[in-house]
Amino acid sequence: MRRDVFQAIADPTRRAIIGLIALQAMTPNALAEHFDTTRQAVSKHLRILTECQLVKQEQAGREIYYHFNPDSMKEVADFIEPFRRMWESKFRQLDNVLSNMKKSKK
Amino acid sequence: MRRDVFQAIADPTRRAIIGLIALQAMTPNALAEHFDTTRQAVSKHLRILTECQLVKQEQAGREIYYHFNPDSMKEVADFIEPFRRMWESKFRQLDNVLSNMKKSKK
DNA sequence: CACTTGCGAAACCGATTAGTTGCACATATA
DNA sequence: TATATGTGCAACTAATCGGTTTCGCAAGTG
Repeated sequence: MRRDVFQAIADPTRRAIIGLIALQAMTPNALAEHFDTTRQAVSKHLRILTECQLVKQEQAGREIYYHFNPDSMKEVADFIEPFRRMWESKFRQLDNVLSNMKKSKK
Repeated sequence: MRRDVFQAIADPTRRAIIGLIALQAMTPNALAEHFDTTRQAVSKHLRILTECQLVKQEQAGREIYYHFNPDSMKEVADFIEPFRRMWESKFRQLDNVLSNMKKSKK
């Protein structure tokens, strides 16, 4: 199933999972200890993260290590990029000047 | 009401609205023409975007112009930033080397 | 072999979501 | 003033979400 990355990172628990896994690959059980939920709930989050390829599995016996895969995060970065310069202060100030000019023209 | 930015940008229609508004401030009616939904549906999206301050209103008579406010987008940028270098190829290659070293050690 | 451990899948549940229709209200306009 | 226009809000609905409990199964372990 194809899943939207933006929807995947909308959930705070999933963002926390990403934060943990990015540091070190972990099993579902190890992950679940960091949250106040069942292992099955974490497993469902991991499935969603896997579906949009933010995470990949590495089987090791009966354990499954989940690795973070940053590639899919590019999509989010690409979305934000056009807005980046807008919040950098020097440009913001220019924006304000233009905005005020437009208002006084009305 | 306080609203999560990540949840706000999870919806593709809202991302499209942001894309349009970022180019030029628009009224709900003008926005609705770009989508296959009712004006009221767009209005609800605008309310959610306003609640997390991704958008601000400018009253002009009976019309309301919605402006894009990039500041809240910083939160998303901050979340992504730690992962940025991970997908830049030179670092990826180093990661792969380390990953293979770890595997052969097992 | 019996037993434990690690995991995903299925079924269920309350809450939330994105959409609709219908309405009320303020602002322009004839 | 009567009418048209631009808007937000409320009520409703089908679908989805995030969680739980229960189960089945494969992989280790005594």
